[in-house]
Amino acid sequence: MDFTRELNSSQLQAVINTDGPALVIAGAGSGKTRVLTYRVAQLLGKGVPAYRVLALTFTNKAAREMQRRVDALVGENQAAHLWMGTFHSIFGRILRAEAPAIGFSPDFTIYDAQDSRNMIKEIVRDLHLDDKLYKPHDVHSRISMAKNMLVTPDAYAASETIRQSDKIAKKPAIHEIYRFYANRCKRNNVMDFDDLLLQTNILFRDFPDALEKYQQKFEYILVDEYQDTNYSQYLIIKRLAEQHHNLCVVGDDAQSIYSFRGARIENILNFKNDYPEYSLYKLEQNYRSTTTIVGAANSVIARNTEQIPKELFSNNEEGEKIKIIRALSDREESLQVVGEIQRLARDEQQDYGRFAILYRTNAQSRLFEEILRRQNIPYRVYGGTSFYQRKEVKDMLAYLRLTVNRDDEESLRRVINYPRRGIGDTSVEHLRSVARERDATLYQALEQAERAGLAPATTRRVIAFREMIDECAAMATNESAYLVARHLAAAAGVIADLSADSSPEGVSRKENVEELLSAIKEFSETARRSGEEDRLARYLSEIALLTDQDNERPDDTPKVTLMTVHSAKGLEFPTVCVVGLEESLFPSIQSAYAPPALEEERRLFYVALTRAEKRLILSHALSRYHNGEVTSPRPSRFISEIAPEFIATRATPPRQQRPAIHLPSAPHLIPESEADLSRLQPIAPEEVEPGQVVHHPGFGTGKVASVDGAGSNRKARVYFPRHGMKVLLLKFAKLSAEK
DNA sequence: CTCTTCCAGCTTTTT
DNA sequence: GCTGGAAGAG
Repeated sequence: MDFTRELNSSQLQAVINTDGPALVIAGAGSGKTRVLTYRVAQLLGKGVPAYRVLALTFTNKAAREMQRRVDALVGENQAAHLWMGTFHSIFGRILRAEAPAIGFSPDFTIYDAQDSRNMIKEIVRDLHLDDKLYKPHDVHSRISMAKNMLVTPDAYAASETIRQSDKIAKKPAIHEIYRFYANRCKRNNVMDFDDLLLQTNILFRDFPDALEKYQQKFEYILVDEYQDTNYSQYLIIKRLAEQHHNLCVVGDDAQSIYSFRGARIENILNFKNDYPEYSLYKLEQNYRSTTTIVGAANSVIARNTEQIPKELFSNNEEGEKIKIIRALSDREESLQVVGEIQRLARDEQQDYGRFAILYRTNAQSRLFEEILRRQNIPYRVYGGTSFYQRKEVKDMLAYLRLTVNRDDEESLRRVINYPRRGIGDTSVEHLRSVARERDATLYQALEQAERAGLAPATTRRVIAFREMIDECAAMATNESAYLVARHLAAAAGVIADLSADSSPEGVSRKENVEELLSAIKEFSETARRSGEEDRLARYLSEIALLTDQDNERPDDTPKVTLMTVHSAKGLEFPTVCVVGLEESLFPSIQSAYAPPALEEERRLFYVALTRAEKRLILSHALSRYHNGEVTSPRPSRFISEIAPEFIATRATPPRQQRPAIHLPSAPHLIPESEADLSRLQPIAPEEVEPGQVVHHPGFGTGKVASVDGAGSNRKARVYFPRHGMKVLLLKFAKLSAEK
């Protein structure tokens, strides 16, 4: 194969030097996927068997794209046996093969975040803990962080540091919840997303034979988006690569945007420590964007302190300067941005598929959708509530999961009384206590329903339900996924229940279930045709790790793309509009006062800018509805961080004609609009004094009324125009003031 | 046990 | 502004 034509010199080096550890720093748009796919092709070309190559990505989409491109290079037959997929799918697959070793059965169910939270909620109730304090979301993210740091429940309980920090957060019982959660998962034969990585680590730690098997097997390992790996993923890779040391990681520290879910930028920064003999390849030529866009992105990212030195450059044309739209309101902003897209599409005869609107939060899509719909412009929104998260789809899936794994308690509880069949909370609680007494799962209690002491009518209903599930379970071992699903939808009364509702929402719910059924049908048929397993268990294990974006249907109408900046990573569009560039939105309020978090927001902004090929439009609004309240945000500091030579018309900072916001008449108060956030500096507790104008990340600008207490007990009473008088413990309140 | 209404919390990002 | 869950009535 002749690569020299298709690759520049650094790309070529990264492709042909296949042996030993390699770190590829791939700037935005520098042909990262090209290097990865050619490297895989090179390996196969050298005669390495496909099944000895492991290639890991973060999204299914990236994995599929890579598979497609390798197929095109070397042919499908050769590429078919590559181990190519997301971390979660690959290690999920290995765990199913090795499940008995670590105390699971191969048909374990995978819980998504919502399932996990439901279970946590129940545990909090069971333990008689305060549910206001132990919010499922918070507890789950705490447990998730622990798992990603490989802290087991025992280690969690034993760690003085962790217990201390939980105590300070006034949540000293998290270790208990974690223990119950882990035990219940095991008993119910369930793993959550983090378990797929944690349990793999446990497998490799406790079963050296298993580790060695996979170490031997995977002669070459490639990892995409290495800057996004968490500790758990890092350790799996490190262990697997120990034998052959043929590990190639590709990433860009400047695009690390997932620290909130445990990604550790250090993994890429410290690669050289783990593999001192490594070779480094830097891909610095950007093929995607104009020099204006690359220059603007460089000027922004240069403000970050923690990074691997590199300079992205482009030999493309200079292109247009960046346009900045300042709108009076959020509604006005969407009108102007959409108007601009419409004008460009018309004047330059471009189709709508060449435009993307990127925002920080999903909630921002709504206004744009409204305007686009009104203007009859085709668009597609990515993200938000996915198909698989819809209630009716989750209900149906819960039935299917229960059929495959009857110990899955979350699924059982979800459907035991849906559609209504007269088995209410009281009966379920009763059955749960029976289960607990006998140290059994809930379904095992159902199997003893005759002796559970329920009312005769309820007992009959429980038995009928149980027999229906058992019948489907028997079916599921012999029949195709589709046959079981179809039967279940009818037998359980789901179809009848949905058909009874003729409201538009009801109709759409029924359509969603029909759509799910036809997807299962397609799965069964495709599987049968290609001689693969067409059973329900396999179907469920495949879709557990799918998201909406993996279900894309090809569609010939070109559409404007609406998505968050996070989900745009890896994509590119001729024209990109980055909207809602306002302080407290982008950068988000939570990050504004924490330098590392702010750097991550800046990287996110960098990702947004580098999605654009030809043209960038940035916008912000001077007033915005946020959770039903009007706010007057200031333009994002990120706008002013772009070197001015790349900007077409720099808007002057709005001062006078900013719309007046109904401030209560508090004397001597600086209106929110005049506090210059970029000039704010944190103030120490002892420096706060009465009369001072201060800024609080949540309450905004306020005036100190009085101060009392000393040391860590020092408190201030501060009047905030929008929130009233607040008493703040200065040790915790992140107050700042203008320099 | 079921249905309706009301309220709180949410909004950072996802495998 | 919306959603999911709690609470209260029948």
